[in-house]
Amino acid sequence: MNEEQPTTTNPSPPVPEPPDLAARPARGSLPGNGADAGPKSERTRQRILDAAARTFRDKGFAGTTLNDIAVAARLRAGSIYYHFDSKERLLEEVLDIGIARVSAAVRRAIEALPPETSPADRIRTGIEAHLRSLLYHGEYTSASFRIFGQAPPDVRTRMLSRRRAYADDWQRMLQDARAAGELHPDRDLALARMFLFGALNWSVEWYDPEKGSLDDFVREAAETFLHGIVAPPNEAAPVA
Amino acid sequence: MNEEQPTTTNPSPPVPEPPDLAARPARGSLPGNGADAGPKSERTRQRILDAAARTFRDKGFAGTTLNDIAVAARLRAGSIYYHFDSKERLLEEVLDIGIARVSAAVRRAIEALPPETSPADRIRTGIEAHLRSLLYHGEYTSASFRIFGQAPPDVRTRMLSRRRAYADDWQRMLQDARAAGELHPDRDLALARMFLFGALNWSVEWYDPEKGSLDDFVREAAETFLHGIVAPPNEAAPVA
DNA sequence: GCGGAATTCTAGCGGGTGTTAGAATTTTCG
DNA sequence: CGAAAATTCTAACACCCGCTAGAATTCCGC
Repeated sequence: MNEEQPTTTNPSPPVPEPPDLAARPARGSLPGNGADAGPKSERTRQRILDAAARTFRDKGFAGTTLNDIAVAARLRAGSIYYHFDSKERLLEEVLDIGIARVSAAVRRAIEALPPETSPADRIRTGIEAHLRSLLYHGEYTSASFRIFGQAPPDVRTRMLSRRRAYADDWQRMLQDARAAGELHPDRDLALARMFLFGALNWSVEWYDPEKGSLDDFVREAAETFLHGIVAPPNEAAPVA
Repeated sequence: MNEEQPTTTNPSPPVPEPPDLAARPARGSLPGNGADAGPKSERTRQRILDAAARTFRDKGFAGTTLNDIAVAARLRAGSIYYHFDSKERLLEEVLDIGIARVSAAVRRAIEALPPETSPADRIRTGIEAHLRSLLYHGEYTSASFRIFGQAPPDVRTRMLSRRRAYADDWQRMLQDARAAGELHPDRDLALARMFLFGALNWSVEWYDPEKGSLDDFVREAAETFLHGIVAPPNEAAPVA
């Protein structure tokens, strides 16, 4: 009945256009200078992306105007279309860069550990790396996690595989730790992972770098997730 | 210059109009029936609020059109203005109802406990109540937590006191538990509270009631937060 | 059923949206 | 320098936004 037809913003899509994001070969075939893929106006592209990430994060997707982005990137709104096909595609690329960076940061941090590191310590390191990449100069990362829920459905579904891959990395870490007997056998690890994501990503909404060092913060986060808040039963009770 | 003047939606506010939300005495003075405050078209008001909560939650604030809400509430967009002063005020009321409900649910659940209940068990009960009110028919509650970050600045600041009051309730519970020696003395309770909120509220984005009972879910959430995921050192290791 | 109040609708205003075509400008390089 | 390509801007389009005035309708006690 009143089924909330999604008010499709697309009255007549003239071309199906396979959404191929990874391949972005060039705009006009660049001249023969070769090697580093046209440093020409690639910097403008970056400026637009940076501005988009910041503005999307601050005002949300629907709340952001192409003119907002243009002003922040120091050009006119129409010029954005020379570098990006649409506002949606711009969002898509920002989101993509965001998860890619967090994912890479975590992977890098864990691979840098000595091989004999225990699975629980790997988790601790992963938590700290995730938080760092979110909170320290994390325009793309924080944007990616803050506005993912506001993305149009097709963008969201296209983005889901990347996010799932990152989630799987974590799932594997957790399972490894359990297999090593380091985790409580009763915990539901899929649930625990979602709780962890929620707790960590929410920090972009409230974390204040002036209220304490980032190092202390990420350490405390990992500790809280791993051991909870309840006092261990075998230590001496601090009061009474 | 390009200072990003916030595009004030108010080009010329004709009346200062103190934003007094709690007092909403009536539209036209209702006839002499007195007691229950005009059940007349109060139901229409409710229908609009319900529609707004759902739509705001699903599409965000800027992403929601007054027409979206009107369609969901089965009337025309202009008619909304008979019941609400503006889109912002509509949002404000939805957010307000949301926190009020969660807050009331948690308070009620804890007051129903036997007085000898330990502080840690109070926390457990609070977590479960918070989650329940969020996930079970929680159009307002989930909307409130999902789109608070998208609210215009003045709405946000006006809403902050209520949210702070709720946060203080939790802070008190946590401090009581620590004073009773039930919490780990090293944990930063303010941080822990934020992590808790993040973990719980994020569940509205992914929780699927078909994948397991709500009872199990809320129990597991409380357990994870209280004790973490790491196996307790003094229990027998399950493997090896 | 009448009359006046309560509620809803219609039609539109002013403005801002994403997007595009084409002109104007800048860059690049022989 | 000069021409061709790359990049940006201008101006507009079609549309939708929040919001309002006033007409049309519904409600409800008499």
